[in-house]
Amino acid sequence: MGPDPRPEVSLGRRSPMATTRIVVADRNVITRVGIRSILERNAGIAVVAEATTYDAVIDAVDEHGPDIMIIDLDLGDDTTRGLTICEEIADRYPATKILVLANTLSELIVVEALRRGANGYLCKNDLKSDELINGVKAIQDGDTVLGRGVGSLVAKGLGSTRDKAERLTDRELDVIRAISRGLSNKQIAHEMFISESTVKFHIQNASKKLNSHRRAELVHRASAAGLIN
Amino acid sequence: MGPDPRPEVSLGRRSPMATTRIVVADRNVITRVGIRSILERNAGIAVVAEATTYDAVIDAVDEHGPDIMIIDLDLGDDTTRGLTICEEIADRYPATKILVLANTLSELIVVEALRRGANGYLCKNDLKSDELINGVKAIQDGDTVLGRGVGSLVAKGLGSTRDKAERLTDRELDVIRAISRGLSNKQIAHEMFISESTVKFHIQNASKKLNSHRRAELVHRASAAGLIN
DNA sequence: TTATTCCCTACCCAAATGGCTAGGTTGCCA
DNA sequence: TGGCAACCTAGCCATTTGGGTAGGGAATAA
Repeated sequence: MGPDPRPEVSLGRRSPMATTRIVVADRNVITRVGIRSILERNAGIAVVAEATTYDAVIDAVDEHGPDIMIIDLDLGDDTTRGLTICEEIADRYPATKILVLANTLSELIVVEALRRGANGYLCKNDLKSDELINGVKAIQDGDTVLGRGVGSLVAKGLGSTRDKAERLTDRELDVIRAISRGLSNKQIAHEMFISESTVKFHIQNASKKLNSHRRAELVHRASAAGLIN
Repeated sequence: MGPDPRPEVSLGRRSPMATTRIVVADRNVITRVGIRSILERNAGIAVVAEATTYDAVIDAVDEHGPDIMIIDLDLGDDTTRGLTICEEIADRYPATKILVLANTLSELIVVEALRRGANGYLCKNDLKSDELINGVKAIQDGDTVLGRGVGSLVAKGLGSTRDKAERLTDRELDVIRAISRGLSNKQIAHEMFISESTVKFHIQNASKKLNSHRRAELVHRASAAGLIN
């Protein structure tokens, strides 16, 4: 993994050498082709690899050491895996910028992604072509890019003294997923080999974190946040 | 416009007149560009218009009278609107085939879409380029196309004597949405100006339709089916 | 007309939930 | 060593819920 010696080029006017090399990770072909088409209409941007799985992203970045990785965090059934990938890439390849391209706008995911090294967060919905292109350019220039709606969401999240968007623990997620399947606390306790009290304990904690007072609301918020399949 | 004297060329086996004209409706640019790119790699297929809103679809079909309309039912906050559009197009333009390209696989939506005149239902996730192309060709040839997983889902739905996937009524949806916000039956009753009994009545009915036994599960299923925002 | 669908209401009772206090054990990091 | 986070458990009690039964009315389609 040789960190290829990149020449000092001025980014104002792009010389042919200044090609921004991009890896696109999305499980959806249509989206991958779409991103590629939009970006490559632009001289100076090249999509050098596509990935559809969590493992493939790592491989692709290992192989190409791109300038930017564009990733949809939801590459499998475990969204949190996408977050750890951000962390890993940001850690091992500081030169590779990360642009998260999400389907849904979730405060939880946004702040987590940024905290773990993402340089931008755009929402596919309502995204315009030039917003994508400009976003890529801005990130390449070292900016942090937050799409429409995302910025205010983060500001709101950061503004509140108490950080509501704490992350849920594994057990809490397990319990929420069980609830979403319609199980009662007793059933969940049995299934997870813990007492009913513990189930209630996890629910209470998760509820505080997601600011809900009813399990149905809890499920809905977790679902909207993309935390459960 | 002079009728440009096109020489008789043989493009594979397709004559130039056999171009399949397509309207693509999706709120997401990336997806629209992706679909266009994939399809237009193929001689004989042309995307003649794109639409991003429910109204724009109608206009586009009115204007172009395409062979196929490819549509993501979720073009706004009201998914059911997408279904009525299928109905309207199928009714007014019987020659225009409808291919639904959905994000999520929902039994409810699938059967409704087919019932209202859709000729195909593909799921963006896991869809391969050639599946899209072949699907378009098959539909053009008059076939009905159901993507992987979709077919068995429909078969299952049709196989069961009692049609579980009944559609929810407006009130039922209202109640479910309220539940997802964490309201109690009493609060919902107050908000909707009905009695608590009625709230429970709607919940019971919706639960039977969606085959749930707990309101949390109800919310999750409705959410997964794309019935609530 | 009759049937159907949607909407509304009431009553019952067992079970589940929410909200709380008050502990315990690990294991990890400073 | 102490603090902290995640995990586990117990008990209490008011409220909510699920799941029935048993009716109404209105509008619409057959």
